[in-house]
Amino acid sequence: MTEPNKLPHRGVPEHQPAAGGIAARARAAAGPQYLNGLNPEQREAVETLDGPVLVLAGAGTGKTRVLTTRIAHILSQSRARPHEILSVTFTNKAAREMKLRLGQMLGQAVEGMPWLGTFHSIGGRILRFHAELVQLKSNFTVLDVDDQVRLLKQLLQAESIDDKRWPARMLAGLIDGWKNRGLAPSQVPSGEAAMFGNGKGGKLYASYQERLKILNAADFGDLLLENIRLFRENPDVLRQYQSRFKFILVDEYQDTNVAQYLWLRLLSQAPSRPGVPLSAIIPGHTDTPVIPGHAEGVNSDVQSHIEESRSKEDSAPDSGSALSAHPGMTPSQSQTPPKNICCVGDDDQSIYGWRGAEVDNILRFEHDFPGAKVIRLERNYRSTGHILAAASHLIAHNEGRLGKTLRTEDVDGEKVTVTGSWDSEEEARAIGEEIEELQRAGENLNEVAILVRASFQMREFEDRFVTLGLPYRVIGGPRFYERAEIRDALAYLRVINSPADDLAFERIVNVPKRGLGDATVQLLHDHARKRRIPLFEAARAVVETDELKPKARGSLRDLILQFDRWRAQREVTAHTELAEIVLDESGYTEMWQKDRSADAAGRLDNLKELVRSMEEFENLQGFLEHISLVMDRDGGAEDEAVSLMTLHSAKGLEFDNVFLPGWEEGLFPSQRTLDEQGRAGLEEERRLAHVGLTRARRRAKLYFATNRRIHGTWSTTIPSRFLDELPPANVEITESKGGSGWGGAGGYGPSRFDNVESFGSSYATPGWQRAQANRNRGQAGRSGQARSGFEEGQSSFSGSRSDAFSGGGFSRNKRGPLVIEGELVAKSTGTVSEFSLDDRVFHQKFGYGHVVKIDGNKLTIAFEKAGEKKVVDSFVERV
DNA sequence: CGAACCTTTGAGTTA
DNA sequence: CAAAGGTTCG
Repeated sequence: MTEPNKLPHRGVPEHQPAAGGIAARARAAAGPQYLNGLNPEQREAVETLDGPVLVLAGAGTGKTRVLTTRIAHILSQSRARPHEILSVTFTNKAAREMKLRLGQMLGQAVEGMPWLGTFHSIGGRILRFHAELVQLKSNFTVLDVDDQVRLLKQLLQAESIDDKRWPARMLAGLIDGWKNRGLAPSQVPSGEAAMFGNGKGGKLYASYQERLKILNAADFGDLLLENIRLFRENPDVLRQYQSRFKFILVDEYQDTNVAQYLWLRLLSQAPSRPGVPLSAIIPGHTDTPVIPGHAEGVNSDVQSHIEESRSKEDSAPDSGSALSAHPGMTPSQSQTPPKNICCVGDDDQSIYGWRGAEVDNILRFEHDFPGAKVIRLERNYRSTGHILAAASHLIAHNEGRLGKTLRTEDVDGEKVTVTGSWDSEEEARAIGEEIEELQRAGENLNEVAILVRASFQMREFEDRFVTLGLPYRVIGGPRFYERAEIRDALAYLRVINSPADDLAFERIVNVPKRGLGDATVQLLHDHARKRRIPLFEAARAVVETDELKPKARGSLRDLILQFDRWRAQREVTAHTELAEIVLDESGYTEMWQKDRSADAAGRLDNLKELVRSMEEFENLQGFLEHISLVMDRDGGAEDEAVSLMTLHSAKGLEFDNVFLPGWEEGLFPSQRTLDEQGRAGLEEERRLAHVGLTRARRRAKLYFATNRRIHGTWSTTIPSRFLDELPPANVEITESKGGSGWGGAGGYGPSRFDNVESFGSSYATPGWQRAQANRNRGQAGRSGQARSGFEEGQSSFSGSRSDAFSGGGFSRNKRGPLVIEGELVAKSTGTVSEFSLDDRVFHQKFGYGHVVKIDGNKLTIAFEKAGEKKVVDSFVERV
């Protein structure tokens, strides 16, 4: 890992190498030149350096510019050095963009901003520095969803919970939700914890966390949650970061969840004096777990850990001492808490509620950070008048918002268009034609985007564009590192890097096929669990015995030998080369070469790309640490092409021409969101619509289809209520170019929009009523459930979710002995009894026999029926 | 053990 | 309709 804190010099403290260079250059190049061109509000947001600042930046008001300029300003004023600024974003894309712009502004690449990154990457980095304090090693693995689910499945099995009724994915979702809310296993409200697996939810969460420690692994949520625990349990460590970060900047603040909020809260306090209970600085946030006074009770055990970690830190020196000598620097100690935190966000663009984001965080900012300065950016520099008016009018239907009025000095431009088509196919055809028309008119295809609500909508466009020969690219989609071949390849490397990585081992043990199927893996598991050793070691032991059939035994032994060889080669071979060797010798590459399916070639390309991307890292270890956090899909965006993506992934982007298909009840707003989150869900969908519209600079075109295929069957749909909510003056209703169309204007009339003041009256819109009528046909049962969830609104847990859990009427506790069984299992794994010669034993497969030879945990047994066999001790019991 | 075939279920957005 | 899971047969 790089050493962010390393001060580059001794002598002249200020204007020198890397770190000083940026500041100096900014000063020289700038002479507040970088402030030119900012409007007064933007300028205020940049120049208000002291104290908490909330910048409410509507769409297209220059948010990123403010953030980057602010950093440049801090540096040029010598208020902090690059490594003393914590700047967090949500996506790698946003982080990259900021680095890029900062580089342009300061005239060089920003090497010295080690703490500019996503919440997860920064959290992960801090965690690696102090891993041992949270029972991890610094080379811990970040699990992907697959690994997570696989692990949970095992736990469910161990608890004898039917994974049909209680799917592992569901549990993964629950745990994720808890982590997003900053809840450790002990802090989950017991009611919630009990809802899964006949009351075992909480227990499962706890044992999941335990397993993660054993596997030396963390999931995405842990990158923050464990960070918070680290800070709470180790005030010294927290203090160290509090004094390091002189300035904190947060992008997209409206998307922060409780965990991220807590994390920011902890870091944004001025370094507390030792002995001050941390609970004093953590306000009672909704859902915030009560923090017991951890700080006072630091025991000597922990204390010594702290000493250890400190001495480690010293080798990568902390800024502390050098810093106070830095002229012109405000001594951090004299600042009153909370310190210089600047959050930028837009409550109207909060679209990640389902992921745990709390719009509340932004709405409560002034309360959380007393004395905060709130600056509104309301001048929109992006969209034309009509588009902006439509977007503003639409979002005005939301109640829970801080309220901003976006203005533009741009011309009115073209009206927003609404087009109805017969079905989704025709919709795609119509959009295709319009895009070709734009192209003929000289528009650049890079300035054309299609934004859909759900990814399954994309397919129709892809089909259409392929037949038209229209170049397009899909943005977002499955990320590079999520693809099976990449994860397989990474799993090989993970096993090489850390033999104890059971999840990785399990993933590739039979990929490509080696004749090591479920039976073998199960055997390894049994042994590993009984002996409390990693699978790989278990394999090593089992191979020495006759437990497996010769065929399986042979190929397992080969596999182990291969790994041993690769590990040895690691010392003398470049990591990229090693990767190639591994992929080749394991037969993995060959497996895809033989594969004749359409995407095999692409997968091979991806593997090449993976190896190429390894070059950027110094060694295998460094590569593996970062890969899961950093890798994006290939950026290759050279050629002119239409962009196709979901509304969610469009946030932060802009295009001259934006096509918004699928504005139908049930799809957009999504019925499921409405069912699950009621009114709050509807408002979030509306914000999504607002995001969609405000992506457009010059043309925004909306579409709805009357018929759409859902679950493979065609069903009739109703225009979205959001269409009713648009201001008629800025909207033009057009005929579908596809011809056979829908009359459109007949059922759908924008003239009705003005009776939709509040949510309640939205029920009165024609769209809603029609949707209701529509829903009754076909699926009567569902509609009832939908309604009730909808009306109950906010209370997400008592409402729809409990339905999901209790659905099917299975509240009965099955079989009492389960618990006992669990204890028994736990006990039997505890102590491993040694055998003596001549002990009479029983083996599941071979029957009765007696011990004739002992070699560590390998026994040779003369079986009465099966003859003499070598077995592992954990598979026999004394009788 | 694995390939081929059959059944069932399900399609929402993501670091 | 498609993918994922389950079952059967070689």
